[in-house]
Amino acid sequence: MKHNVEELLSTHGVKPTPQRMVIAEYLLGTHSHPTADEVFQAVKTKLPVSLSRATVYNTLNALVAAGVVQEVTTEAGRVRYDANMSDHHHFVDIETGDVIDIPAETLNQIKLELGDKYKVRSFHVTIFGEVVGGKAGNTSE
Amino acid sequence: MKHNVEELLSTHGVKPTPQRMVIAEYLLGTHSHPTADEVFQAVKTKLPVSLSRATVYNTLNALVAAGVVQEVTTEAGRVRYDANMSDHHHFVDIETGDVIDIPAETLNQIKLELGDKYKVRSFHVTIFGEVVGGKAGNTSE
DNA sequence: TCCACGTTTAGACTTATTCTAAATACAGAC
DNA sequence: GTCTGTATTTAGAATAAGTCTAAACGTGGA
Repeated sequence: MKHNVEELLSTHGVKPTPQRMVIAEYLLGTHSHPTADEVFQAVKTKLPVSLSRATVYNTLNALVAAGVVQEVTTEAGRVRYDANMSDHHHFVDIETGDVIDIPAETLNQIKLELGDKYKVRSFHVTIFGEVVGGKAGNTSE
Repeated sequence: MKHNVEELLSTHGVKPTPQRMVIAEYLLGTHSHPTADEVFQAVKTKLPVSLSRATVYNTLNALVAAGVVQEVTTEAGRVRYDANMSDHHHFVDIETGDVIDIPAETLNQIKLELGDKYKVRSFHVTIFGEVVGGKAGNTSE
């Protein structure tokens, strides 16, 4: 089914301009976890006017801030975008670099043993939160 | 105890030059998960000669390749370095940005419920491996 | 229609990192 | 001890990703 991108943007408080629509539409229609530049390359021909990289970055940041898409980092220093906002994790194919979504319940069920389909070489958990009762950890010096 | 940095580098196949020694020494002596620039700022005065940023980057890349330290990414686009090579995960304090090491067994014991000390806002698991039986996933288009 | 304001654009700028070419250091051969 | 080849380091140029800026544009409401 075709996503109603216009409504999606509106309900998240992002005014649906043509530029924002084609960018959001592209992200919603792919599972490839593209970088900002890949988004730019993919959508620049889909508008009657020329598209500025600044608009792509502005839009991606706006979509992240609005909770329409999220940033994903799988290689040090590269930012990717993912319109799948369901509770999920990521599997990185170490041969191809492909990033595959893993639903949270899959991971819960099998307790980080991904079973037949994926051969887990390593995994890493990043947790975001607050330290209760202030600095008791081993952070900086 | 003072780390024997020279031996550590040698046994990992990295020739222990003065520049590499002070960089490795700094990383081994901190829990602050510094960026490349923070490493540069911290060690540049500790040598009788001037230190080039290129040397810092070369050394960090060499140390990562040799398995002496690892790269950590907690904010999109920022690369940090961690000389703790034991099996561990990371906790990011969302107020301060501090990155705190969490031993793997801690995480296993409490099954991602970090209990009293850390209030978990969100966490994310990134898994690296191979897809068994080739491309059956939902990666690109 | 006109205005105000938000958006987009091109390009300059910044920051992080890599590349390059020359200078340096050092281990081994003599 | 000197020579020589190779690896390392250096400063600065080059590149890449992302942000900023100022001007132009578009659109909804008076």
